[in-house]
Amino acid sequence: MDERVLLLLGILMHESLHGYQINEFIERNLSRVTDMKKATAYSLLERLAKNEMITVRTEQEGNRPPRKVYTITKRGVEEFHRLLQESLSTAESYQFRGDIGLMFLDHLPREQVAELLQQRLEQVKQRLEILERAPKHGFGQGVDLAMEHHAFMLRSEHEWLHSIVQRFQK
Amino acid sequence: MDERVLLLLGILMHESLHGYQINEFIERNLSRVTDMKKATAYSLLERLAKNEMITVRTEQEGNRPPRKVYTITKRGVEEFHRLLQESLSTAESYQFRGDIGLMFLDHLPREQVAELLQQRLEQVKQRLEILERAPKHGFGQGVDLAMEHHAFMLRSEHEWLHSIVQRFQK
DNA sequence: TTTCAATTAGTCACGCTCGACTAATCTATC
DNA sequence: GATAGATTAGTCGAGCGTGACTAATTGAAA
Repeated sequence: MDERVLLLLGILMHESLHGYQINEFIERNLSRVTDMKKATAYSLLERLAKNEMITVRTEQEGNRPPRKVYTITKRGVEEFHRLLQESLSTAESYQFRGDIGLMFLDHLPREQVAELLQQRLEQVKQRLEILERAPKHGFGQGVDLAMEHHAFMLRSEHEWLHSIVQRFQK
Repeated sequence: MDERVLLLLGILMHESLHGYQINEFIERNLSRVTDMKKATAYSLLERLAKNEMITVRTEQEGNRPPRKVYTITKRGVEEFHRLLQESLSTAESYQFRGDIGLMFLDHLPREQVAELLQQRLEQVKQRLEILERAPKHGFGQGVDLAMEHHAFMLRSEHEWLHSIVQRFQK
């Protein structure tokens, strides 16, 4: 949850936004990096406001329904820096998708394992292709680096799956 | 949450156990693979019982407080197989620890980024050393494979962090 | 000009998760 | 035989996360 707060504060470091914009940005650009949903973002924003990490100003444009514009405060900036340093420096609790399934593969015949993992391999390959074709965001060095990391890890996953599928095929 | 259910059913595929044993097993042996807490396991077991995936028998030994022994049912075995196949075959929503932090590293001076990532690198290295020294569990091929995967991915993370630290140091 | 879909901007109830707590027994030490 | 600490076996309240829902406006077609 700390990472989610870091994300929200990080977005607001750049500029003040209303809730809808924040969520749109996340959905459109950051689906690789987080799966936080709209309702979650709104409730975190509410909590951040209560803790005075951000301020809320209600704004109305024309006849549209009123929107809440969020702006990061001094305390918020401090918290952002704290969370950022924590995030960069700690390697707590690495867990990898699918390890639980792997643990139990003895319950399935070898060929089926090979087939299922092959399916997974295919999906990873597709994601990689999309990633490598995608243009740089241009949001800054950090965002590019995060994408690089993502791609690097996906490539590792691909390599591993490939070797395991081989092993189980014959 | 599906993976947590898979884990519980998978454990019960091997033998009937009471809640405490299940939790002890998870804490002692599976901390690398899941961070599910005791209370969560108990509540999932309750739900599984309600859905007739498992049966509960209350047992009393001597004067000790009564315990609930959980046994997987036919429906539970079917569900286990369904979840297992799903887990092995899908690559939905890969996300990697720390990517959110990386996105915002432009807010910090280069040397500090290098220093923070160096700390993370050190922790990854330690985990790897522990992992590589650890004896095989002997719970079967699947468990070993899951550990192999975990180590493989950690090694990739190590490699990546190393290259990035280099890049940011000079 | 009605009408249908898309966009904008959220809210709410419900289920999941877990830290903190309870309460009994056993084991060891004094 | 008293007390302290570890082990056994859970339960509970509160907070987090989200799918489903609401409700207004705008745009475009018919």
